[in-house]
Amino acid sequence: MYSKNRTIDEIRKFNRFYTVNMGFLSSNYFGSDYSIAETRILFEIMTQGICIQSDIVKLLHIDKSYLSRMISRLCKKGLVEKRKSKHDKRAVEIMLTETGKSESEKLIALTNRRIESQITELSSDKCDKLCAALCTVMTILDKEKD
Amino acid sequence: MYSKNRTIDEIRKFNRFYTVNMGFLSSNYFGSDYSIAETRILFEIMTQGICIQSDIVKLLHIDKSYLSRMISRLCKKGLVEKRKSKHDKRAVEIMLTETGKSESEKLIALTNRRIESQITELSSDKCDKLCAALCTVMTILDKEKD
DNA sequence: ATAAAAAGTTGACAAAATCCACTAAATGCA
DNA sequence: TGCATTTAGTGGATTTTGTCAACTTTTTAT
Repeated sequence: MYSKNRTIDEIRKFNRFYTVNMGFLSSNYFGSDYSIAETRILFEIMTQGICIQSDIVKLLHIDKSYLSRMISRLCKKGLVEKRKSKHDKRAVEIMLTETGKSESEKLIALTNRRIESQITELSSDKCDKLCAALCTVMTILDKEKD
Repeated sequence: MYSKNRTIDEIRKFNRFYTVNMGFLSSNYFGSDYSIAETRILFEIMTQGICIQSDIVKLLHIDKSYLSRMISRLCKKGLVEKRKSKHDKRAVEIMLTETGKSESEKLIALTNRRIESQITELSSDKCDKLCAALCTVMTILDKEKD
């Protein structure tokens, strides 16, 4: 089918463009003290509020042992707190500490500045078009919609 | 400025969506024997034909020593061939071997199937909209345009 | 002519990620 | 109710990935 193949090519082209453009290939998340994965984990915990590790595993599709270690590390750094779940004694509830919250905020601010520097010269018209396009992509590709 | 901040938020949201959706976070490029980086390198050499390492470094923004080792590895696997450049005696020309070409083709076919499985249920109308949106994003964000 | 820059290689590491086996608790089901 | 299966998490061992700096050789620029 023609449009399918064209779409696949377009997605591959986009992936190539986007991984380089956003710097996902060289993965030191630009100067910040946190890796992409750490950043994502912090962000997810922040938006979830209180959650358990397997929530994050499902959300981010990462290895559970990897996450376990990551969480321990974030605990040691004082950004995350663990406690036994009452409902499920296997599970460990995790949440951000106050330090964790403020660090996450800083981290977000940092990425914001980085992104801002990539779009400084865009007119507000182009910004609107970009937002609309990104939104379209997400809506069309989102699996968990219905 | 309002539209800038909204745009930044939208890009961040998109990044979160896209890294998970495309599986860039758990980086074993889905069953294939090659990592994302290797895949990208093979693809670039294929599209460049004959090139030198620093071309790839510039294209993908990766560390030159990392690439150097990567290339050596791909040579050992028989996918890439090196030879001294005539014009520039510092440089090493690199190109795909026949095996390298066919492996790259297979690799592309594999990613294509993976992507296809993500868009099977899309109508051709949605495909068109998706392509247009991706294209818009690239056009607006592309730095090396002018 | 000579200093600076560019291409690539190598060593030494550090960080990231995976695989596997294991414990303990919860769930399914017959 | 009892037993098998699944789920949540941990820790060991290892591999893969990526970084940094030092060094050689060649080219470029002034």
